[in-house]
Amino acid sequence: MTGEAKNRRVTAADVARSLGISRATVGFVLNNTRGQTISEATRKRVIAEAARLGYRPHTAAQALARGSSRIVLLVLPDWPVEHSLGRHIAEASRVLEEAGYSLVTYTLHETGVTRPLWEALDPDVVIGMLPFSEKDLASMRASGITTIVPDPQTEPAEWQKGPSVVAGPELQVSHLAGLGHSRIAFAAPDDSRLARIIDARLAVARDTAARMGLTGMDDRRINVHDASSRSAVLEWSRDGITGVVAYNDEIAAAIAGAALREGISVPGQLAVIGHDDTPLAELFVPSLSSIRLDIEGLGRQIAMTALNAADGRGGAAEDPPLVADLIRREST
Amino acid sequence: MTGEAKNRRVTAADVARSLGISRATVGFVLNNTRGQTISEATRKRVIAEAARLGYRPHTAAQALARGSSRIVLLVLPDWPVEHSLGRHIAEASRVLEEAGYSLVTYTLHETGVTRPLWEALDPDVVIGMLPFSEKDLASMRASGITTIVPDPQTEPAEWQKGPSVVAGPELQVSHLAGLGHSRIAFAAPDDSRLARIIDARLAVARDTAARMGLTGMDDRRINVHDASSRSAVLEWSRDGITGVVAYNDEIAAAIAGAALREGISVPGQLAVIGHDDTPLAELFVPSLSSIRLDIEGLGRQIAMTALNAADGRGGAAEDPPLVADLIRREST
DNA sequence: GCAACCAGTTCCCAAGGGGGT
DNA sequence: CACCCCCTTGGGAACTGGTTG
Repeated sequence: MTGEAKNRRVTAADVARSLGISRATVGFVLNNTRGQTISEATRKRVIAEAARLGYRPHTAAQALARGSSRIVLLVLPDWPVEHSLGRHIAEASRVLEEAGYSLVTYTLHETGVTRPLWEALDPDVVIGMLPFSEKDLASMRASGITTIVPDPQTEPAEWQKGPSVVAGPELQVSHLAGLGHSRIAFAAPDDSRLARIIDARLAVARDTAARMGLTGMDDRRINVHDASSRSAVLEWSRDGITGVVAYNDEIAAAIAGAALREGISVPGQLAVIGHDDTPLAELFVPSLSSIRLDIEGLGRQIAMTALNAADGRGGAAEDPPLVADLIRREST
Repeated sequence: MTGEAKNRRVTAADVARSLGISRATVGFVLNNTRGQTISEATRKRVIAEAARLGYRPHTAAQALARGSSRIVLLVLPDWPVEHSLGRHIAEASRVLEEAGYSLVTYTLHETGVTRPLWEALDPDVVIGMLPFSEKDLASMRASGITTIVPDPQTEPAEWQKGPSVVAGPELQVSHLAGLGHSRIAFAAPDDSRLARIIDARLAVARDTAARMGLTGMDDRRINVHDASSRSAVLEWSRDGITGVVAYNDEIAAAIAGAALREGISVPGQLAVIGHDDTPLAELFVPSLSSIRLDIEGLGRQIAMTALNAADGRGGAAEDPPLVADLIRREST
């Protein structure tokens, strides 16, 4: 038994040999190389033969030769991401793929004991939902990654004006104000990793409240595992606060639950609104009003931003009006 | 201005040139190549110079030359994964990294409009939490991926006996039975993607119930968006069922919520236990008893399995006793 | 340490056919 | 009618950065 099948992978050279043409030509056809014209007949033969042999380009070889991996790395924050971020990522994948890129997602863990994925993947673009830390930026640069979004060059305060930050708090506050609540409090998780985004949202909430003629807004950090929500509702009750804007549904549930346990009715004595529209909001009793973001739109936007950063395609990065919807339920 | 800095990445050749030695030697040192002895002095110089120049191996080039990407692709199911799967993945990353592999996670979307990531990444191993569909297997084979876990060769029924499937339902049923509930029902989501795992868990629950001398177990599919939980609790109440084992915390919350809205007390008239110990379980009022799996352990196990599949390392794939804990709260 | 290799990509050039002068 | 030029088509070979006999 000498002629053992090596079962090697099919290469472009195999396709070329089988057709009696050159590797280069195979490459030209399969890549639609601009500046090279190939007769329609040859083109057809190449495509057919490649399919027949089951040819798959070797991605590592491609990456080496062209000097780019065609990978976009989406870095997700370590903290509980907005629910249904999944769809949003699916949509981003779809758009990127049409442009020849692959989207890989990666959750950055605070502990940082593992080597970040950008070192192992050599992505063309690293894109995050929040500005990166100096440490991460240094690590990326050391790995030769030049395209980073959000761009560390620009003012890091920029993203704070993005609709994904702004739209929610605006809706939350104006909803409560519209219902007649004149004394409103803001509640967020007691998590330092979230500090920046909490501050940004709080600022928007304050701003909106001021525009609607409300007075100062109490601001609390809640730990869902201890008694902080209990003391918060007791003090609010004492101080005449009747509406609470929560950073997310989890905090909203903690507040509403603490109120119920203290005999404060929801929404009668205290109205609560969450953010993200997670299953928790729908299932809690009473069900929680919340904010639902247009995640498909967000996904498309991420993809466009990445394409733009990678090669200037993707059109003008026009911020499409990100739609956030108020989902009204029993808690307000 | 002729000597413009090209700002090219630092290659092993640069390190070699700068030291007046050959590229090969640099490779030997940096890879600790066995069967090649390098003097300690040279070794030190190479390492120092590589660090000084900021040398990073080009992963695509490595992958091409050695014929393997050192990437393990963990495919996550499309359905809501157990909460805090994150930790579990972090632990798996850590273990794999020590062995020189990178872990990339990937959520496989049902719609399947996007090209699966294994085609773009050429991972050495693809590992899933559930057996793969024939279609996915075919696509992997076409991409040249030979190492797949769970091994499609073996009986696909195998994983159903794994502790991650078995431990939860056992604890749930025995807990309720231990509290004196003699008529128990099982509630799961109405989601066809989950059918296999639901059936597996249900079988375990039935088995456990029988062993504890309980009679038949009603089995329901719940859609959290409609009235199915309402009709379920009404019928259970009528039929004298006093305990419910839920597939996850979300279903448990839907059941408990429906009961409350119908004036059925929890746990007084109906006890409910969830699974996964998500924030929902802690925050719901009344708080929900649940099952917490040892996710770090699960992560380590995944990593070991992958290493074993990749190169036979990782030790015997001894199933470490996966610990599942009962978290008792107000709902039981 | 030299040199062959991994599997593509791409620059540059050669051959050949067609049309214009 | 002969000649020349240009454009289309496709090939040769260097190159990407490491690994290994």
